[in-house]
Amino acid sequence: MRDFAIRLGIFYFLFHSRFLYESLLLLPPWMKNKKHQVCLIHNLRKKGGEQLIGGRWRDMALLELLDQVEDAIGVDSDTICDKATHSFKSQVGIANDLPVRVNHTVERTKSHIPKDIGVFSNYNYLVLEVSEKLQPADSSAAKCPYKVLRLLNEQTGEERAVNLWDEWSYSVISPGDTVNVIGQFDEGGNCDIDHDNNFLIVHPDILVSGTRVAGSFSCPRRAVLDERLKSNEYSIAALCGTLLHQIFQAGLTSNNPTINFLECYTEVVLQKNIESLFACGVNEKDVHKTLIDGIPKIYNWIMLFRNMEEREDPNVDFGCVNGMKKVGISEVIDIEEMAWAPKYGLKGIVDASVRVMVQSRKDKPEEKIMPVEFKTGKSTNSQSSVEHNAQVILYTLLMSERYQKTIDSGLLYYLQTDHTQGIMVQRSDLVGLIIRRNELASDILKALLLQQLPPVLQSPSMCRGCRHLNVCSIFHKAHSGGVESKGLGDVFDSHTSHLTSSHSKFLCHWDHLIDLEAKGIEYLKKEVWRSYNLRTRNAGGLSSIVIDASQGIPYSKSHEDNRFVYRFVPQDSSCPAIISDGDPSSASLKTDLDLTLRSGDHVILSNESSHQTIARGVISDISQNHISVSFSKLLRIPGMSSTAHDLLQQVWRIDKDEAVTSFAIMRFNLVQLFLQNDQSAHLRRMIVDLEAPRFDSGSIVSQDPAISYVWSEKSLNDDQRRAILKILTAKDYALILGMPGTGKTSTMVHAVKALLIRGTSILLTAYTNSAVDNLLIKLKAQGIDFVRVGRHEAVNEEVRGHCLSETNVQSVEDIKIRLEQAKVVAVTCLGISSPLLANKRFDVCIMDEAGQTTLPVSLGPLRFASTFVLVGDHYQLPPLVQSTEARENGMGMSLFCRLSEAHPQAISALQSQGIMELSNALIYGDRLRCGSIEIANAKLEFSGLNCCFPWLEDVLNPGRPVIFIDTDMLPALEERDQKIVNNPIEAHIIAEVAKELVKNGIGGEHIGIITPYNSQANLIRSAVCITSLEIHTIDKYQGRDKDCILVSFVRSCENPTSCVASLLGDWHRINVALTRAKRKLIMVGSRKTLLKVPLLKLLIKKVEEQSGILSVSKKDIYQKGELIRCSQMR
DNA sequence: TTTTTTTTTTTTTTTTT
Repeated sequence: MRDFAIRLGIFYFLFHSRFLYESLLLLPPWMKNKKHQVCLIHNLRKKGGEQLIGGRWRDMALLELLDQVEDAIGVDSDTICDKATHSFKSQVGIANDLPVRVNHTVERTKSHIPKDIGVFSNYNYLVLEVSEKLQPADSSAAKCPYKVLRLLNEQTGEERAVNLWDEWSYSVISPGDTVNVIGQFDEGGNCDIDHDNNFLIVHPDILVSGTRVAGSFSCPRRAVLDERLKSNEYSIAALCGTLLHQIFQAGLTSNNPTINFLECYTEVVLQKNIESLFACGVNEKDVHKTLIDGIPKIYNWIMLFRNMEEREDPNVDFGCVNGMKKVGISEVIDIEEMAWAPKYGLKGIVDASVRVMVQSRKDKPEEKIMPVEFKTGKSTNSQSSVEHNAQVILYTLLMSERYQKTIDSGLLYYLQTDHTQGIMVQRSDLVGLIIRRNELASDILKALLLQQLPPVLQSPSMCRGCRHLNVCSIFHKAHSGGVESKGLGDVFDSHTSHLTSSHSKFLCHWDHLIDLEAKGIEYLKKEVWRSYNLRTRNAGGLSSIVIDASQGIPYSKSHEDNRFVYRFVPQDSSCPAIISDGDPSSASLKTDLDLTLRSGDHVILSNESSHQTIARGVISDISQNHISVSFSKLLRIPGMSSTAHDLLQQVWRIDKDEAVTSFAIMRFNLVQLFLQNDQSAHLRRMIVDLEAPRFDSGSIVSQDPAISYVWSEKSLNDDQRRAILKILTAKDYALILGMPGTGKTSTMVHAVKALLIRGTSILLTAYTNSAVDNLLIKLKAQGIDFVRVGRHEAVNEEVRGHCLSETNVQSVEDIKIRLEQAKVVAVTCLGISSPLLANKRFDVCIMDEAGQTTLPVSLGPLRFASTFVLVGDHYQLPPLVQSTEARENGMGMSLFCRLSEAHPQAISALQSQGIMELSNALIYGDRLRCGSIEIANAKLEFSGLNCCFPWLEDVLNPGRPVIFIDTDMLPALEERDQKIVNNPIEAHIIAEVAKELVKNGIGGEHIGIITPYNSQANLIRSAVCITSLEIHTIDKYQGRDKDCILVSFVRSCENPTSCVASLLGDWHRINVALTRAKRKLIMVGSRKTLLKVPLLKLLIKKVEEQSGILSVSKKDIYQKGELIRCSQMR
């Protein structure tokens, strides 16, 4: 434990000092003076120092623990402190005053499966203390070690003790961990877990998949890498396996499965998977034969086991203990059933869930529910058969939990050998598997918290064929600081000899940052499980909802994508707010609802009373009064008849399904940078070593038609022309600093055109779908051909026609032709892992929004091209990083920013113009020249100004492009309610100005209203009833602009010192706010309060110089009594 | 110090000394 802390401390120290250096570079020009630097360093020191102690989680757990012990026992805190810290230090103490093991093996009845399924509540316990002890010597037996856990039920405050005997005594558990005990406590609050009784689940919140557990026996390190990295492997064998599964499942669920049916279905399956076929480099024909060859066996199996021909049930061997049994499937309950069991910390998808009649020679026939697992692989050696058995056994556990009844057997069918094996669960197997699961869960957590992986297997025979060999070696070298791995020798060297210590440092640093960020999401996920367990309400979820029966049918089928849509409404429909947390009477919560859950979000549906997870789905529509979710299958409650009536009786809850796949992609991108190949080596030199990028000199390129095009294109200004030339001459990369309103998009369009003249292939990318499509719409208008890769629903309608799924691409060959022919391919940064691009390479990658994309995400698309162009503006908001810790350690520094700071000569800037002068002066340090005089003098003109009030006339005056409405005379004070900040009077003023603008002929579509705070945006939205007018937070408005922008700064208080270090304190955000307007910028705020923010002070001074400050008085505002109405809205 | 928010799917398929 302490060792971890020290390691962690070293990490922090290293990166901490590095961060200081980098963050200074990140400062805006105006702030680069010594005073600020000193202050900044001081603050950072303080933060870094605290973190040296160790992982924040551990700290939190320890603090929490202390608090709770105090609450629970209620003695004075000094002694508690001693006790807790003591136990933390001395986990391995041998005490002799502890309970002697009772003769429980004899006293308790033995059972294969815990009888308590669904009966006992699943409380999670916090481990307070772990002590290792020796059982007092028996006369005969050797002393046997065991462990005692002191546990705390966090809900009830009750303390419990668990004794771990036999194989359980080796469990690795530390104070602060969470465990679940499956077993009963005696009156004294004790429970024994041993070879024959009860189970202990360590870190139950980490749901590990059954296959992962089974696969981890041979190499735990591989299992952890599988969990952490997205695989880019496309194997034909695996694909055939998946396709055969689909055929098998179709046959199982069909009422009349004939050979012909299965053969026809093969065609359907192939058609559905052409993208994967393409990625594997095979075509339909190659795979068709393999599939068809399997069909007779599949058909016979179904006939035999479903007893379609009224013959005798087939015999299946259930192992030496249980012998042969006759098995007949009476019902196929489900296929691909998704089962999650937070109780066991397990999850999985069951190939088929069936109801069977089982009969052995001596016993009566018995009806059972069991899983069927289907295997298509060639080799069935002992190792793999152990893994397959393990998988089935874990599925029985998952299904027991799901069906709330004991499920103790399963079927395993091997297609190649046409052999069916019965599996009867033995308790000893379960113990072994659960212990393995516990170890794997600890390994996964350890990797997440400390970037420590299980040791390298070092078995040349196993490792040579492992798909993670390169990554595994690289991590080993990075973590061990270059110590060679004994067992692997040359193999290890060949993968790692090129890595320097600075490479290792970079890899570890970013790996750590990704984990810091992932940890936050992981934590959210935990909350969901916990809320099932503890019946507490989880923030952001919807509870107590029912299926809307008003239309008579519970669901509607969308034929387009073959999904089932269910509409949910609040259980008590008299109450319109269906949000679960907080006070439902508050109107603003209703608007918070559509902020947490939005259309297109993936969600988990669960049953409120049984706390069972039922299905995953996607929100298709959401309003204040209903939510519609689409599912791939009909809803079904396990173990019930599931008629429409049953479903309508249920009370449901919906939680957001926080996916962690993006982190797996980020980690994957990161390691790819360190592979031993030319492409990675080049990127590594540029990105890690920060080598200077090279550019072609003018003499070589004078003949270039692309360059002639740039010179001849009249619509380009000098900056734009320079930027495109920079791109055309880049041999490594170019950086385009696209300041707001400088025609960035059209510059990119011309750059694409110029590159195409040269015959260059281009990968266009950005983090968001909207940025990608934005550019594509412009390209489309220019008649440029391109292919858009990505989820069909996420793509803008205007370019959807360019998705392969939309065109008449019917075969692998079609895909190949289309992708070879398209010179331009567009995809989001994370979408780059699409199978369509598996083998694709490009000459240039152009990435938009690069200043807002985190480094590990940017790396993905860059791998696909030999040179790259990053377009962005690091003076605007940096990438969104949720974890403060990750942000403080440098995750917010985009690749664009990193390269810009290292090589300013690689930047070509598109300059700000006109109204942008303000931010030009403040943020860009007056470095920018003005473009054309026309744009510089752009004004918001009115045909005839007609205002009801003099102050509004001043505001609208076209001669004042920038105006600041000062509310200090009113005053307009902010209102706060915990996390919510808003300002009703400002909202009112904004609404008045907006109405006046519209009244004077400015179209709502030309006006944008922005504010730092969501709740203020909501307030303004209800005050301004003009729908064409866009009202958003500043953050959301980044990348957009309007002729006229209204800004509501919100913050305003009597004692301004207290509210300055807020969202407004970030100069990036201010910059974004100031640069959204093309013709007129109207700001509303408290001069007095905003003066306390250094940058805003400069802003106000600047506006004062231009006499743009307008003070409004009570007389101006309190007309018609409208203000009173406005402030009552809250 | 009280905030900001977009992406990607899930799990699984297989292989061997």
